[in-house]
Amino acid sequence: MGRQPCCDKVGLKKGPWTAEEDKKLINFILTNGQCCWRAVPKLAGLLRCGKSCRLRWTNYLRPDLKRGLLSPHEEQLVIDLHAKLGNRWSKIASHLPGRTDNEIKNHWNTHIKKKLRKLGIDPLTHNPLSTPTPQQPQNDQNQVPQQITKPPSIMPEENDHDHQNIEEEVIALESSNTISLKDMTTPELETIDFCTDDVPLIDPYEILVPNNSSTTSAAATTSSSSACCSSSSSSDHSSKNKFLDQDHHEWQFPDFEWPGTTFDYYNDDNNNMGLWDYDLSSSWDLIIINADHDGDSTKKLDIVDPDPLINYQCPRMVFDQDRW
DNA sequence: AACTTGCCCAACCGCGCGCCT
DNA sequence: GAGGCGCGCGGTTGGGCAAGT
Repeated sequence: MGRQPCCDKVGLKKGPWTAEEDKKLINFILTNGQCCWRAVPKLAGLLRCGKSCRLRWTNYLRPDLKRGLLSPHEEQLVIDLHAKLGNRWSKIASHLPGRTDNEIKNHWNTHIKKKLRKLGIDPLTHNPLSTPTPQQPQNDQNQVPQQITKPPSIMPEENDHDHQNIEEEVIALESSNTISLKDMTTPELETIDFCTDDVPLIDPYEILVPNNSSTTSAAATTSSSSACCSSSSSSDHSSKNKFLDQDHHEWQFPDFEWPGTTFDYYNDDNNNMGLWDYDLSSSWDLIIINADHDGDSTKKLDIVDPDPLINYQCPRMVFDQDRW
């Protein structure tokens, strides 16, 4: 249809985002839940295209993002899902809470591909590497690979039983709807071995909200009753929304409650977060429990000066980079 | 110390899809 | 049905950094 590239406009900035731009974008999202990406740069005072803003938010600024390398189990999950779905990174990402399609795609290209090749497995087809025959041409890049009986494993200790667990995990992921924060700490889920060495498990009462510790449990209660981001693994429960500051103090970021009934990471058809249908400021104030000075944990904090909000609500951004 | 190479990942680009008029 | 528009997705790029020479 011959569309003009959205960033063709003269004067639009490209390249790495600055702290100032991040701040503007976050401020805008905090105070304007209802908007469209195209309007964001204009309204937020950014010299970026809407696409760039969306990308920045979804891939980097979103508060529910997990950082760091994928755990071996996450990698295995990616491999299993790739065997089923092919290069549908967004679909794969929807099965890994806190991970973005970009992140998974990058990880696949830089790590997993090599690992599989080392193991003699074709990362495209998930079949053993062999020279292509005329009858058996190499799969097209976009072609969904044939489902093979047993997707390759990169887990050195994995046996059939382990693999079955992964399969069950995927099925569970796909069928699960919501798991409350309370559910996340059930012993059953704790037994799932899912990079627990990376992040220790926490109980709801341990959820940290910066500042006022007396209201922390109230925050946890609030979030556990309303938190709805489903998760299939113990590490997800424990590491998601948890951040370390420069002094290695842990900061916990409670889950969002997304619009509609409940937000479901694992529903393939519902994996966009419906961000713009939702007033973020109304959910973020769950975090700002420390605004409560008279025991009312549900009291809301007026959003007057967004800077302190950012400092509280986006600890990852605050501490993830020196510039914050 | 200077240079080269390779790796990683944030960001960009172009296309396809769905919705609307 | 055609065309315009916005958004999301997947592929690619390029800059920064670390390791190697």
